[in-house]
Amino acid sequence: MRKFAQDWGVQLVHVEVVHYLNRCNRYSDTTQALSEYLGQTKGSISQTIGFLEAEGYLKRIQDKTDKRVFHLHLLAKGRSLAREFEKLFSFPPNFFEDDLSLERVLVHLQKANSLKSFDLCKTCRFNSNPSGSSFVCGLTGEKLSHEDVGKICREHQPITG
Amino acid sequence: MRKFAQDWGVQLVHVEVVHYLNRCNRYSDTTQALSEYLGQTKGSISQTIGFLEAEGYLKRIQDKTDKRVFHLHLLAKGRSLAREFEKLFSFPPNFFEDDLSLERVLVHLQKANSLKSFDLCKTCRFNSNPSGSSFVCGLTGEKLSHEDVGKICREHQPITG
DNA sequence: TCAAATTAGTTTAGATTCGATACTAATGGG
DNA sequence: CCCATTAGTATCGAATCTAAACTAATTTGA
Repeated sequence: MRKFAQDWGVQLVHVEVVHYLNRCNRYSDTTQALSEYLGQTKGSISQTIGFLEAEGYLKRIQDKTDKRVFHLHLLAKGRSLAREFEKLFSFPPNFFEDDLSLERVLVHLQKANSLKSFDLCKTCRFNSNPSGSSFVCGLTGEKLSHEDVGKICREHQPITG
Repeated sequence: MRKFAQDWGVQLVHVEVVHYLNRCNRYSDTTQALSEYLGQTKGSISQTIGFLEAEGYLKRIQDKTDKRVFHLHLLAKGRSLAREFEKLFSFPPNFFEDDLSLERVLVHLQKANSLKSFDLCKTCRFNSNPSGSSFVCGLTGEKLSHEDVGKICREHQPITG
């Protein structure tokens, strides 16, 4: 992955940021969420975002209702990097199932994230499917598309709790 | 992995260095080898090593025959970090076999490493087993123990080539 | 309702990493 | 012995990173 970052003329952390933004939902595409996801301070992430914006990988878009929040939107260059990265470093959906080592990793990450799981929306206990055809988030009350529930959410909590 | 590094109060690169040193052989535990493995300049690695030495993770040991070379020897603190890391992030030996995605990753890494494979000694074309009981490296002419051939070597070249 | 607490994000300073380059020292080849 | 190569360090400038102080917007709660 370091070599991949080097090919693009960026640091490893930049690749991780872009890769994350390409997979997270609209509640999770902010500086604060990235700070929690990567375990780095907000200030550090803020500067990293500044670099990525200056290099044309993404742009900041102010939230319409909460003016403190800026959503980080990938531009073509950013999506291109993410696509290349995922082509090389992604695994098939069921690749990791039924393995004890992965279990250990996940348990540790869960602890390291202070019990934040940063997992897919569709596996979250707040996600309900009342009408049978559309999803709703129990936290925000918003309706969610099929594409929405396939993304990473910072508010994720496992169903079994 | 970033969270793990944070728990130890170090950067990700330090974890990678210690993890590598815990798995490489005596031809590969040097600043130069690390520079090639991580794809960073020698100067950068030199400073990183300086930090790890000051923090008590490792010590430099001058080579007896080639006085330019300094072997990087993990101390108790370094071995402890490596052990914890491997407990969390290692997979069973056969976990990755027979998968096309991994094939793509390896091919890319091979290219990114300028065709240096940094693989296990026992899978190297220079490794021979003339007596049937002990291994010999065709490059250095040295006898190798069973433990030796299970380590990473910077001079590694695949058997089929 | 309104002051206090919380949250999102930026800025700053100091330590560290990083790349590029120049440098010292040791080795090896002709 | 000269010269090229190799291992490693030193230095500079740019960038990352943490910690802390800061602004601004939102939420809390008495």
